[in-house]
Amino acid sequence: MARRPKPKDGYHHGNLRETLLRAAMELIAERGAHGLSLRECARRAGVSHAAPYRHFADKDALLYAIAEQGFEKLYAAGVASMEGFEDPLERLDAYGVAYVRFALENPVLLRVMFTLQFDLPEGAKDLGTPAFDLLQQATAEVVGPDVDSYAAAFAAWSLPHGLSMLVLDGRVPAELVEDTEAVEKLARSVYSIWRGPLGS
Amino acid sequence: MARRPKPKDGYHHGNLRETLLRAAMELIAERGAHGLSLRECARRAGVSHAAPYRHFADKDALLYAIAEQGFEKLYAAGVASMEGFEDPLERLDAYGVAYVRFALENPVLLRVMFTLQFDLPEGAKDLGTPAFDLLQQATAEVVGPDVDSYAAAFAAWSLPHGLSMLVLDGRVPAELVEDTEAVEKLARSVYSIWRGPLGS
DNA sequence: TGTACATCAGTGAACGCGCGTTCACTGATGTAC
DNA sequence: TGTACATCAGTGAACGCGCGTTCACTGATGTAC
Repeated sequence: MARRPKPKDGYHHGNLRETLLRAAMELIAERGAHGLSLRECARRAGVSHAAPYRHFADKDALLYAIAEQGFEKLYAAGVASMEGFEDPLERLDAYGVAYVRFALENPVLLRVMFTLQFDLPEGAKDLGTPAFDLLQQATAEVVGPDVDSYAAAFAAWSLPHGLSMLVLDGRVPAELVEDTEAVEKLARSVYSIWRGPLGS
Repeated sequence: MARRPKPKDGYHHGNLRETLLRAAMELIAERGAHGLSLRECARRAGVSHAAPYRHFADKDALLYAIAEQGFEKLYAAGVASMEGFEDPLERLDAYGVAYVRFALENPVLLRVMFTLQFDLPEGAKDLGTPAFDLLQQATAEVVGPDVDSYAAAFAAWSLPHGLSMLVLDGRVPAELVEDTEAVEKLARSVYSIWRGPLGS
């Protein structure tokens, strides 16, 4: 079978941009956020160290591109998580559980999206807006029109975000987080504790 | 008035260790966690770049010392915050509000304590234990003996930790966080939303 | 189909830089007698 | 009080390193005729 190069494979390398993004995420996963270097990305992509500059203006531009992917994926995960639920409370909790699962499955994305500070390319808008709007809307349907949904959204955001960060930073015992199932269970239990004994 | 050097001022520099720690925190505050370098710390302390090695085995040892200070301060803030409250719920919320205030006032400490990953010196124990125990105890008094206080403590931790991280990462609008008073108000509102409309 | 040209992804050398860490040293401070 | 010695905080040169970025280039691919 002759290999017919796909159109996307285009020029010399074929999809170097995507390869570099993946290499960058790998690198961050291995060495932490500090460990990222364009030269090492290029090395892993099997390309000279100057090649990345054909695809990214500089290091920060690469980070921005990762964050962009991350927020898109998070938004999609949020939308998907709520599908099929009618009850506002169930929808909100489903979003929260999906958020924590997303964090476990995409630790590098979360790091780049939130923790890492880098210069935005000019004219860049806030990447997190769609996901936040989705959360705010879901929150509004729970708290009703008498509560400021903006403030309530930050409250609703804090819980899954905090749990996610604790998981990412290794503050939650490994056995509670060993796989997707375990972390979902943990997240559900956190929600039910806040809906019960802690929410009084 | 003759300056009588305090005993602590000891040798040549006088308290170089503390000076280096403060310089390191300054540096991280200015340049982010990446920006820390022992050489720059030494420069700021007005000392040769090899001098820090008289006080810290390596860079990670300096970070560990910062984290140590951070967890001690957080524990102290937690204890202080609950003083004078009898009601378990009030005590727990006071801890949470103090946690968020601590984050606003000591962003660098929180970063080093949680986000930054570095090699621990040999024989190091988990620095966060006392603060977690305090939280777990406060949580247990709220949820009672029928709920696993360990799981409940993670739930109780997630909320203030998440809000803190969102604040630190610039995800909360600046006007909600412009000073200690504002962030305390925000934290209280987050708690009351979870105790009310969100906690259903 | 064939040729001339334009485009532009990837190359490799070079720049200047700051870093962590080691080492033999110096000189101020502390201590034993 | 004075002297000899030990300690050890801070020095300055040196090591080897990887980094981000620039630049003139090359050569494969795409396109106009």
